[in-house]
Amino acid sequence: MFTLNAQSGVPIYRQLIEQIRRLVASGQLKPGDELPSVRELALAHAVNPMTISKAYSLAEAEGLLARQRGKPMCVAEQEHNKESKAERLKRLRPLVTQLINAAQQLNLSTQDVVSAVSHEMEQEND
Amino acid sequence: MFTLNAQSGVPIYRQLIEQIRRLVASGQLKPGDELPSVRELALAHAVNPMTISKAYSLAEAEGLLARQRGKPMCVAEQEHNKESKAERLKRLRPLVTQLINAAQQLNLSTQDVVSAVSHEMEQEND
Amino acid sequence: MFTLNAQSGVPIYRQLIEQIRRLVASGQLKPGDELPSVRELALAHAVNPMTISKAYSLAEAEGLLARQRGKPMCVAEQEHNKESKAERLKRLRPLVTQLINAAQQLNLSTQDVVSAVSHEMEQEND
Amino acid sequence: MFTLNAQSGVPIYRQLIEQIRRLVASGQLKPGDELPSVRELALAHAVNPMTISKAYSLAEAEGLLARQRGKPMCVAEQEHNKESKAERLKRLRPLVTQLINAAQQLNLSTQDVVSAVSHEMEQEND
DNA sequence: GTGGTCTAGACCACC
DNA sequence: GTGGTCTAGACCACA
Repeated sequence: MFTLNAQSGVPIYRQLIEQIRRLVASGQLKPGDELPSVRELALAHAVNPMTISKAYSLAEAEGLLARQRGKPMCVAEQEHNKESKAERLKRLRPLVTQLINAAQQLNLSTQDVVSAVSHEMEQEND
Repeated sequence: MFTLNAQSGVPIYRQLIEQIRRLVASGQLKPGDELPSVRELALAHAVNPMTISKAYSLAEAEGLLARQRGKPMCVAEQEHNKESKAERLKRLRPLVTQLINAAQQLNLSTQDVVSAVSHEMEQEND
Repeated sequence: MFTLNAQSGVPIYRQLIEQIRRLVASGQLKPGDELPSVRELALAHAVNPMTISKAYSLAEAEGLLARQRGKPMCVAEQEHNKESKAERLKRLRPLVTQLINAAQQLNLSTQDVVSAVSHEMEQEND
Repeated sequence: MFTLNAQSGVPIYRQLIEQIRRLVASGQLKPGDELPSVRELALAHAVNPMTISKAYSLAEAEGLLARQRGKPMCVAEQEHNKESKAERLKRLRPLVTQLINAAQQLNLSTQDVVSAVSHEMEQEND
């Protein structure tokens, strides 16, 4: 469900929040859906539970998640949880920009990048 | 020449090293080429000179750059500086993967991503 | 554990790295052994923590030390950490050469130097 | 005559001054003796002439050397230029201490060090 | 002018 | 508690 990378330099809890935002924005996490427990997620990704807990707490402060006593956290019931395609594309842009910057520094053409992306996506969809 | 983003979570000096690696790999920086001075780069990106200096030093430790006393650092004269297209595509992969993960979490299709990428690249090339 | 000399002209962080190399080479620091914390060492030697940190980071880049999140750095589990006596004598050579150069410039005889060295070592071993 | 090492971390001009001090202390440079010209020395050691010049100037300020218009610098005529053996041994001590510290960190015995030193000195004397 | 080293002190991420 | 990153600013070595 989540992809955490300890080497990337980006704090783990931020990676987690960002991914929760995306799943909520796309409707893959709907209001009321339960998230994995802190312990479960920590174990699965070999990460300290406090790190997961911090991400959940910040996501709660942001109005993304809601705490339910004695039960796992769930997606908050709120306005415009699910976003339009345009909004979701906007969320993707920073990553696109980053990719393109790298491609230019690597002297790769649009064609190279597009084929790398589409090829990789096909694989993932298997 | 370089794109530094203080918000990205990735340390600035690491962003810089990574971009130097790419420019060397693509031959856009050739052995002997001089890099911008520490102060110049620091000023241009509103960053502390030590941060730039740290990146340069680590790039030197890595064999990427060479120090010339009293002169700006330059690209090291060394083995396979310039890399094949395959190698450069390999360097791009982590970013592609990251993009695709995000796209899937945002429930965007291959077509959405590819068109976002190619559209953005066209703009950059203007 | 370490002998740092701010007056020697050799940067402190380099002195530290060199001494770590020696202790690892001789097996006095074994893989897994923890090093003093940055703050502790900085305090003990009246040096800025960043200076120690820089040494540790470079030693890590060199594969000598390993980082453990939230815990002190430790000696890396790696290839030929411990070195043969011949290798260790090779590490000593630059210092021997330096000493001998000085001795010759001071017009001191082999006997003078040898007795100075052995006398000093006896004292240290007390 | 001089041994300069650009890698050692110790500033070149300091290395030079220290070596002049030693040669004067041992009487290998006597009052009135001329030193190599700045240009000559700079060329021989592939060093910037200003660096040599700085060393000479500081040695002059220290009363070690004297400038003679239009001629190379020479050793100053002064009190106790030449030093007793005890004094010269004292100048050697820091290097001895440094060597011994390294030897202990390398887990080498007095015997190892002494034999390395005497062996090396024999070679030099050939 | 260049880069290098160090300091003092702030804030962050993770255990 | 650990190390990591960054800043602002000083001083040094070298061309």
